[in-house]
Amino acid sequence: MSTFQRYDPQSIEAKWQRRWETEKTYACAVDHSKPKYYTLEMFPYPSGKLHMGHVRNYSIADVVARFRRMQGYNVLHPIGWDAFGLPAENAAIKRNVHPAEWTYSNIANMRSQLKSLGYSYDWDRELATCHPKYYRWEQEFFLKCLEKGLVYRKKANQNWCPKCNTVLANEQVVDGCCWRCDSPVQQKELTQWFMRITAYADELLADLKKLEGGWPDRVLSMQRNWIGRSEGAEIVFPLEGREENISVFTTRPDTLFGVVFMTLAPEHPLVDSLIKGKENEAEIRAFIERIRNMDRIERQADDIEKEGIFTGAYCLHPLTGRRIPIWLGNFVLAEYGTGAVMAVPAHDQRDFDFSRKYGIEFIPVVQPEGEHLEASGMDHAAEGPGFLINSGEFNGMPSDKAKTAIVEALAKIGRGKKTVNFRLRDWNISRQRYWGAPIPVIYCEKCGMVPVPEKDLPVLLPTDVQTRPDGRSPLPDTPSFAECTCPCCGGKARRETDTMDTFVESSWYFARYTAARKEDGAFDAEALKYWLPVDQYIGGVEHAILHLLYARFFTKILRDFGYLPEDLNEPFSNLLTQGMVLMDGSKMSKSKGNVVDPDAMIAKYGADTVRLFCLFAAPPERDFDWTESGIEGAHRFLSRIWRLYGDVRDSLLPVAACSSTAKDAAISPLAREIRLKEHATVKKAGEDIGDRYQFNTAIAAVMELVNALYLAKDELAGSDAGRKVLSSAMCTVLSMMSPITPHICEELWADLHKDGSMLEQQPWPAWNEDALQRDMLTVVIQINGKLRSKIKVPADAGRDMLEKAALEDPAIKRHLEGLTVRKIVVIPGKLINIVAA
RNA sequence: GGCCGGGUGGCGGAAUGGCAGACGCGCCUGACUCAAAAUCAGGUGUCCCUAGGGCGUGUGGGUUCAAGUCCCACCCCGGCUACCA
Repeated sequence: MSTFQRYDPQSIEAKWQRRWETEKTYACAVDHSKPKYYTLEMFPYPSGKLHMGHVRNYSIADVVARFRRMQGYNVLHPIGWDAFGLPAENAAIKRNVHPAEWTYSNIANMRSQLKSLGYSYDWDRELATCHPKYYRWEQEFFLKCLEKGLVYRKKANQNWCPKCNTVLANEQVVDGCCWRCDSPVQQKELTQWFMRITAYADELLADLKKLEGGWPDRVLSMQRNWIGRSEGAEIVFPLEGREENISVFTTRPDTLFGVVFMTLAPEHPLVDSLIKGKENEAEIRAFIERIRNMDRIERQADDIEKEGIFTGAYCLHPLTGRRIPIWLGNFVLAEYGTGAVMAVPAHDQRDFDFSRKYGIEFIPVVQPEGEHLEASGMDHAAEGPGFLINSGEFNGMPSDKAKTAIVEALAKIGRGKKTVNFRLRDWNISRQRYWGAPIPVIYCEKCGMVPVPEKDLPVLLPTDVQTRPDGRSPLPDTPSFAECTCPCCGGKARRETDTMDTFVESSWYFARYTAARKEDGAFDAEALKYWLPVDQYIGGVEHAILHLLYARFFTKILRDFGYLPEDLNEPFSNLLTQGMVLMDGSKMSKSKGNVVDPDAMIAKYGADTVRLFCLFAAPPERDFDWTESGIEGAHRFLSRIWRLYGDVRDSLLPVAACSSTAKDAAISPLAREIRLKEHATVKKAGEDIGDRYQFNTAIAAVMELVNALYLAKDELAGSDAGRKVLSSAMCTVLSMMSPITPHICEELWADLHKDGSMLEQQPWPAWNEDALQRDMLTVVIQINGKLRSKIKVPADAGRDMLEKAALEDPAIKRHLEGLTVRKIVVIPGKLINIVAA
């Protein structure tokens, strides 16, 4: 009976964490003699404490980091804090502390939580985006963008959240409501700073192709939808009796001859002059007023009734000169395309419905093959392809060809051209809040808007200000900040008091990690070239559009400015979007009271158990339910490894993993079986962790090996040859588990290998082909694809021998009675299928 | 409406065209124990129930010697986007 101590995670975990910290075990540096691997998790918002979602995210990333190190890669695995932003500011206001104080104390707390989970970060690269040494570079990028015209100021209707007292980017409006607080978003006319992300729309879309295979299809599709490219034409309709024109965007230029009216958004800039002096002007203005007053959600609802009103004005068909009445419609959006739509009721369901309602005559112009369309007989629009009719010289042309031909004809007379339209809008980065990076510009009474000279960076966010209970920014009323002198003329001037959207900080942090302490520049060229791109990025799918689109955009602009390597087009080669940790089928939240606190779980079971359960419960992409019995199961498995080790400790030799190979002296059948399982498990676990990111099946495979060792341990411990096999298998178990549960593995390894060698310096075990060979194999016999029997045959049995053995099998004979064998399919080493009738 | 993902035991989930349900949870049986817990060993899709067999991966077809897996049509669930012109 062994006297080995019992498994006490708390003491061994603290011991190893201390050692990793004092020895800086996971610090890394550029090393051209090794291949690099950059693994990164989406950095946390310092909200107070970690939740299980963080733990799952970072546990996945840590397995990747530790596994790649064992494979011989030079691994960069950094961590930092997405530290600016509204939630921290609001939380601080509520507690009546300064946002900086709140943020830094949260960071301190969460940092120690991360350390208690044993994650293998290079802590020397830790960064916080609210630190001036970080946002200084962001201000420099902003100035560069200003110089290149990639950032501009515009007065326009903006998404305004009345509760948060700030504007929101389009990406931050969800179903018409604020993504943070769910208040309905209002439209407010403001002058704001925008980043010209639309200038990169084409590249952002095209480069998604490069990410196929590395990124989940779901995320690629979400980005494609968001960018929303549609090909078509811009067509110009001259106004009757006036100099101006109305432009429309259409994807169906082939239906041009079927245009019977024009529909404008009520907000269209020409509307005012079109209706002026018309007999029912008052009625039209009332209509416009009514539509304008509907809020965004109401107006974009599915079931809203299509409504319109005739303006009394006409435009002219660009090819035929026919008079086309101009209507206003509540369904036309001012922000999309040109805010004007050419209406073709015969081939667009929306226009069809509209024309029915208002009794507008129409004509079909695209006839589907084999049909004969008449306007009078149509009960819905014919939106499919066909051949042109009622279209002058284009009659008979197939519709796809006609698209090009008609646009060409229009182009010749300057009334149309092929164009591409995007749904993507420029990114509003101004925030009317305090806790963010200041926008480095100054407004001078004489010189106008003046960029802050680079030598004056950073523009420091003042920390000696008092936040306000309503959340409004104190910056405009802080003279020491807002009042300044003009860098050009030295006269009186005011600073910009808007701050930048926090998504700007998170758009480039991955690059800063490569030389996080550099003070004379944002990046270090050599480090960038060596480390980027990120090989594996891991985070929640909720960032599929916002953060991941912005970070891709920033990579492209910083590349074009020369900050990032010119061949770096995409920041993240591979993306893993981990699922949520649920409780009783729904998301953990304080209001529902179904939150599991990581600290409590670590205290109860240890960090290794928490990590193990997060990885074993489900494949990483899928959501899973946190269950007490599940985490107990994970803990039971670690205890089982510990007990197995204790049981055989006195028989173990301090060997390397996979040290027992087929070349060893003759060993018992059981020992051979164990050795085979050991090597097969290394092969499977390596593929599951390294190629497929299926940690759950890798763990399951190790469990099988441990189960087999339990059954075999006593017999193996009884002979020298058996002890070698047992020792090798035990060490292999520790090696394979060490990326997942590093503390317990390191502890047992150290107990066995008294030479001071550390498991994390050991390579990932190498399986051996010879050890996988068997003498006898079990082959499945099917009749007509149904399993009927199994036979044991020599591994090198040939086709003829297998066929013969199969036909002689008693069970097979019985099933074949009265049947004629037609064909026998033999897959050597696996299966025999007898086709009989 | 468009695009994307997914439907497998009581539950979480395995299965790279080749034994469906690995591994874990739960449950059942046995060992140990005065007893319980812990642990160890074994069992656990379903129906007929004896060997053994029938049926089983949302539905209906197809390809194949062989389909959870590939193809076609459909149903249901989830996500993104949407009067997008």
